[in-house]
Amino acid sequence: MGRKKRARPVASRRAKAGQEEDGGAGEAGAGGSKRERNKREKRARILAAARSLFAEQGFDETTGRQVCERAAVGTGTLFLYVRDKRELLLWVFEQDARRILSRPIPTRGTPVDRWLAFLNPFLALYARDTRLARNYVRELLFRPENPPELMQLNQALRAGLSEIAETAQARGELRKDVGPEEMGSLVAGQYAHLVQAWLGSGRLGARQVRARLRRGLALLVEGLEP
Amino acid sequence: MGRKKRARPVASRRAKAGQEEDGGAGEAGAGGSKRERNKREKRARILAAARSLFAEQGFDETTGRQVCERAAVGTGTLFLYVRDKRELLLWVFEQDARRILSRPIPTRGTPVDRWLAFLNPFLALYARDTRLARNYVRELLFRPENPPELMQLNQALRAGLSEIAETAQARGELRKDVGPEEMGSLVAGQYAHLVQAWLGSGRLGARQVRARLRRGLALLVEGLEP
DNA sequence: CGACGAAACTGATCACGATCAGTTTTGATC
DNA sequence: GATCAAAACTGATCGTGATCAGTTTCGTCG
Repeated sequence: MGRKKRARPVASRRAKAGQEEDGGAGEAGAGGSKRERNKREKRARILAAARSLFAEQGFDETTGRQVCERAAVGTGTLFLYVRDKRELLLWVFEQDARRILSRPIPTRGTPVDRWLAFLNPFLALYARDTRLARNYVRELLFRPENPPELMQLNQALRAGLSEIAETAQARGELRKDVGPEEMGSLVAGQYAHLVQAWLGSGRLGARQVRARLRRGLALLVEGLEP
Repeated sequence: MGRKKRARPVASRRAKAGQEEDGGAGEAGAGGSKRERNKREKRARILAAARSLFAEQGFDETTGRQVCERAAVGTGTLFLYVRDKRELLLWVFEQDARRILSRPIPTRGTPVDRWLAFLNPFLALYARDTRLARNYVRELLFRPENPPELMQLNQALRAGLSEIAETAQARGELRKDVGPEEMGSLVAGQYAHLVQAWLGSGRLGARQVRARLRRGLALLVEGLEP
């Protein structure tokens, strides 16, 4: 029962309310001290090693020791940077997800069009390696103990969907007596469900997911009443 | 890459189209040969041992060896009955899920009422031990390689939701130009999404899930258009 | 610069899930 | 009953993820 929180390399003293230094892919932060630089480099090496190995062999087939070897760090070091192996996968995908979320929110077409345009890059990302994406989505959705930066990805996705709903309400395209967050939540529900049917149980293909998502959102807007 | 399918104890020669022998909780099947009886008993012991240990200690904290000891079987035997430890948890919940699914489908009230009445027992089951339920839902939803009996649970749930939709269409409560399966799928989407928000990320409580489910389904029926 | 404390790092080590060669049980055949 | 093959079982063993006591690196202060 007694938790033993091991002290990990400090998560960057500054970075209070502001950006996380980056925004692109390249982990380009230019923090000062040698310690911080070393840590960033090591972290970057670990993530790069993990990314390539996961792509080459898959997640389950890649051992932590392999990652450490390719990243040129000791076997114990890995777990100073991630709580466990699964978190490593989450960090790898997090880089991609952030890049997607930094794009501008679509403004053209019907609300359904915009929701789809917003969600499409994620579907494309998952399609690149569905096996890996399955592990990612599973861990992302079912781990309360994930670091906040990771949980925030979900939140950001929902925020984007809500924002689209809000704009649509302002334009008179959607009813105004329902909160945009609630609408966003309904959309997120359909999206998550279809992604799960695709990646999780392999019941659907990527093509079907897109089609069903469009159809489902259209029905959501129209309603099921006669 | 090369899979090595180990031959597990045969899954019961007869039992073709019919019942799975049971229906209640007690694994009461009266199959003939001593072999079959032994296997059933052993399987029942393993499941009972796992169930009690999971309840006492949680899933991660329970070791396979503990289960074997309490079930009075050798450590290797466990994996003749389940592919891995996670599957063990799935089988434990499967017993409960089957019992729930064997109930009659609700027929009273609005379609939303009926969908809720149908889904409520599952929410109650999850509420009994949310930590365990999280593991269960996660594995159930994100493992294509699960045995068919387990994957079928999902399907049965969706079938129930569809049946409710179909009845409602016949009564003129829902539009008839949308397939009942599609409606069921939309409902399942909302349900799954809320369960995930509850068990997965701990974002919601059980109470909120019920409320939001009702609200979400109502909106689904009404539509989001002005 | 030298010395010191703290942070970061390391690989030996542990516990666990899973496997497998070897053993026991079962039921069919004579 | 005796004999045999197939099915089921077993615990020793293996590879893995994760941990920890011991070591190195870094920044600071006299």
